[in-house]
Amino acid sequence: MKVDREWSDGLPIYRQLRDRVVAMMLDGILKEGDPLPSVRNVAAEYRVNPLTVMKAYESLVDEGLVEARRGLGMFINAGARARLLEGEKQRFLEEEWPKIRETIERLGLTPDDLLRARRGKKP
Amino acid sequence: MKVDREWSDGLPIYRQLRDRVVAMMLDGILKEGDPLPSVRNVAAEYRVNPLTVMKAYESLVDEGLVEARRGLGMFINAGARARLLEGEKQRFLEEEWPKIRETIERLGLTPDDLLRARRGKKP
Amino acid sequence: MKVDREWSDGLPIYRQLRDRVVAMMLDGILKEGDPLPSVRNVAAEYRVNPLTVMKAYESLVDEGLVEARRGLGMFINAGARARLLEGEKQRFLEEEWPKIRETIERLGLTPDDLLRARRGKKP
Amino acid sequence: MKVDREWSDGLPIYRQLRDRVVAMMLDGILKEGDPLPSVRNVAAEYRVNPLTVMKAYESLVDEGLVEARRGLGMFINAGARARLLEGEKQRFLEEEWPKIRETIERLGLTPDDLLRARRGKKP
DNA sequence: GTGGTCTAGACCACT
DNA sequence: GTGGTCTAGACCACG
Repeated sequence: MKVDREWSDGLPIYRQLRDRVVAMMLDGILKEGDPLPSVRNVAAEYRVNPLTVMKAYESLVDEGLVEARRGLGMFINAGARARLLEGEKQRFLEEEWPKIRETIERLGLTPDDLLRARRGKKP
Repeated sequence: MKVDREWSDGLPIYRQLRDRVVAMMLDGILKEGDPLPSVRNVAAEYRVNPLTVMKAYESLVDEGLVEARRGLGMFINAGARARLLEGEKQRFLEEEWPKIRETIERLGLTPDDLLRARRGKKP
Repeated sequence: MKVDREWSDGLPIYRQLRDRVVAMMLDGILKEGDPLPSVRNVAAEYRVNPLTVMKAYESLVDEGLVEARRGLGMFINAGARARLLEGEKQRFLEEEWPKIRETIERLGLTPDDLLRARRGKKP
Repeated sequence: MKVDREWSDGLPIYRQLRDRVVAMMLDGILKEGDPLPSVRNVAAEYRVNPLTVMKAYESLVDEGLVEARRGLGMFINAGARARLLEGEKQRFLEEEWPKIRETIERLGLTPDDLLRARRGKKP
């Protein structure tokens, strides 16, 4: 499996790494109790400084989604997915979605525009 | 008229200033040929360094939306709104919307959730 | 006769006005003893602030190319063209031409490129 | 190696800095993938404010010639030289050269004058 | 009055 | 160490 090593600018790399792990948790690719891929591996895979990966993992620990077991690695906590889902849902609906709606209106985009964009770039 | 002097963190101030001007252009508050409020005024109004305002205005010049006339001020170019609208539409549909759709799906949000969020935070 | 009212950016308008007068003197359109067009007329013609025109004319006086006769206007001095020609020649050969040569070499432009560019944009 | 720290007046310093980097790219001194000298170093070397250097580097980023990698430095993009060469060639032939030709004719300079000026100021 | 450039110095985030 | 953002204050050229 190929890995997407592209970084979008503006957002720090460690944040993007964190977001990818979260996405994998939400998508069920990483399940509760599973170990996170090792810092070394991720660093090598993504051609990134190990410290950057550590920073990403640490923020997951701070969020209580992940737990470090010394000598073994980092593991996804029980209940992580549910808590994550609830928190992100709320944040999205309250903070992001209103702004997105505003943008859509400002640009005069119709539901049709949005649906068409859904399937590939060239209709 | 009250002014919103709040800055959201993460995005640099000069970027937020630029975005506000763009929004005012899209909303028709600033029309083509109109002068932009002077650098000094904006700086005073928003309690911000003039250089920061300059940076915001410069990016508008770079985008070709605005023109500086020496000793007179900065003016909105003809055709600015149309070009802006087209560019932003495309960028939104190609770059932002796909990510947003992905997030919505990942969080398992229903159209109903999104519609309900539309009307105020506290239902 | 139509007038070219386009200003290239970067160079101040009063400087461009001065340069146009100089060009007309070199081209023999304005001859020694001739009066310069009045500040008012030029200002109206070019849609420019009269002060800006004055500034251009003043610099010509400073260069000794033009003389102001009170109540009559400004007149081109005797010997203006010759002096102008000699000074500009020297300045061009010593200051501008070396840089231009360097640019040409750096870009790898051949004499042929330069000759072809001479006749219209699309060969 | 000595550094030329002289600034020609008229053109802003950040513009001159940008031009020097471009010249080094065209001359092959700076190759694609190479890092640009750090903002701080250049600032110290040329006795200039770091912000001024930043402004120069930013314009290179805007032109797509250079890329900033956070925490690492700024690097010359692949294909930068070719794109640069093509763009500058065209700009020179279309915008600058016609004016230069006009000046040469106006001053009545012969090819001989131009060739002689080529070899040092004092013949 | 306007924009434009520059300085000195600070603080931040990223690697 | 790197780039990136911001401030306070100065000076200039232009209209």
